[in-house]
Amino acid sequence: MSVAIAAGAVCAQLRKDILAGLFAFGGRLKIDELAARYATSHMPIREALRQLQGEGLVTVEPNRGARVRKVDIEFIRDIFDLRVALEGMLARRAAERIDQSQLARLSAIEEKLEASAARKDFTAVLAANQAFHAVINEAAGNVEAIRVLEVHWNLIIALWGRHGYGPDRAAGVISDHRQLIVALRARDADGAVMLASAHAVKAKQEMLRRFEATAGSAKAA
Amino acid sequence: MSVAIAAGAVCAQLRKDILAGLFAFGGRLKIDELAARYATSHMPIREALRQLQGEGLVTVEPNRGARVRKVDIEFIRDIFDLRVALEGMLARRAAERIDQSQLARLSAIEEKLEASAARKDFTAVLAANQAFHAVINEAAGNVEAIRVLEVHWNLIIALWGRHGYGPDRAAGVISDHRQLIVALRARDADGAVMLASAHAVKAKQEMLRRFEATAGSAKAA
DNA sequence: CAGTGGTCTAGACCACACG
DNA sequence: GTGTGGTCTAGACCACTGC
Repeated sequence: MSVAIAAGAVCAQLRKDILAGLFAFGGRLKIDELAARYATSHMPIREALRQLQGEGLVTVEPNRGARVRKVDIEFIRDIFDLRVALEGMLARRAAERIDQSQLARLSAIEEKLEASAARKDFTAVLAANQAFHAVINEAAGNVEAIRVLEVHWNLIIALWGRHGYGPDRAAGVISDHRQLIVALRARDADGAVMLASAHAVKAKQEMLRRFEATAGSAKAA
Repeated sequence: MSVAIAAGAVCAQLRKDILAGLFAFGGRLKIDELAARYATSHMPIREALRQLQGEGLVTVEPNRGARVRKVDIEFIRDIFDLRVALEGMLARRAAERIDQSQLARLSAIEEKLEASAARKDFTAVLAANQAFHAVINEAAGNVEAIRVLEVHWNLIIALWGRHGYGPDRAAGVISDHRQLIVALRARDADGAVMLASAHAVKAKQEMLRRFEATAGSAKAA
């Protein structure tokens, strides 16, 4: 046996399943159903739901049950504004603290990202993109901000997956990244802030455009 | 009877008790103990702890139990940097959207704050300060950012309570607030960002100074 | 190889929605 | 009412710690 800590495992798996689109945004999360799916009893499920509620991925109404967070256009605007603010701040700290090894990793990841883009493997591009930002966050070293941002990053990746992440978007990302690396290497904090913020603003605009285009088909199921 | 939803009540009360200093930062949270204190059984306590974990106030190690989040100088720097970034962003959105009624409430709160400061009632000043920022957040209307900020605000207030919030700090707050109101009224978004950010940076510096001064007496118990 | 304390299961209880 | 489904209690089980 020894699955060890059912609640933690359920939480991780459920988070993954929600982001993978297995449960629709705004959709009901029934305890019995989840208990059957994850082969456990009620309480570990409840714990997982509570934790995800704390993270903001799930909403729970007393005596009414849990739902996956509803995603509408205001929510998207909100989390992207949040991302713009946080990534600017993280870029500043990264510029002040980044070391050679991190710069090297950043360049390596960027090369992989560009190769994947050339291959039109946009799932790989998304993954490399996340890795790129993870290195910057690591260099910034603000654990608390990263904790906050992580939840939203995962959501944003899920949204790109649902609404399409194509060549046009990838091209913009690549030039932004290259310039950001230059700024970080030069320890140009103000430049890094501007570049990172602009990068996030572009992502926001792009996402809003796509979400509006796909509007109506908000159900994922 | 009918306490209705033990888990939710426990969560709220425990949060309050932690922030009130009833449990030391970094201190152990034993389930049996909490169950006795809040007159309930294990599971509602566990749920509350999970939710607070999601919010970042509590850390849980599998099979090792829960602790109140450790507060050290890096953590303080981190959450204040986060606050600087978020309040700047919120101030921009507030400048773009604030209405007359909100501006009026802002001025009213500020008058109360100044009166309390004159009376040297610094608990009231802290409360009014929170109300002031609450109106700005409401005007900004970024629910997600506010959700994130709220947890940290509560922590920050708790820290001011522990490390002293005195006349010198209050004086700076007052002039900052007045200028911020002017910028918001004029819909000067860039100005509001600068003022709000600088305001938060000052708070950060002040808090770091006090925390370092009180260092060593990190235990609250 | 106990003791402490965290984790899970099973099942009863109860709130709310519907016919 | 009846049914669905959320919530809680009691107690067994099990992982780690220290004698």
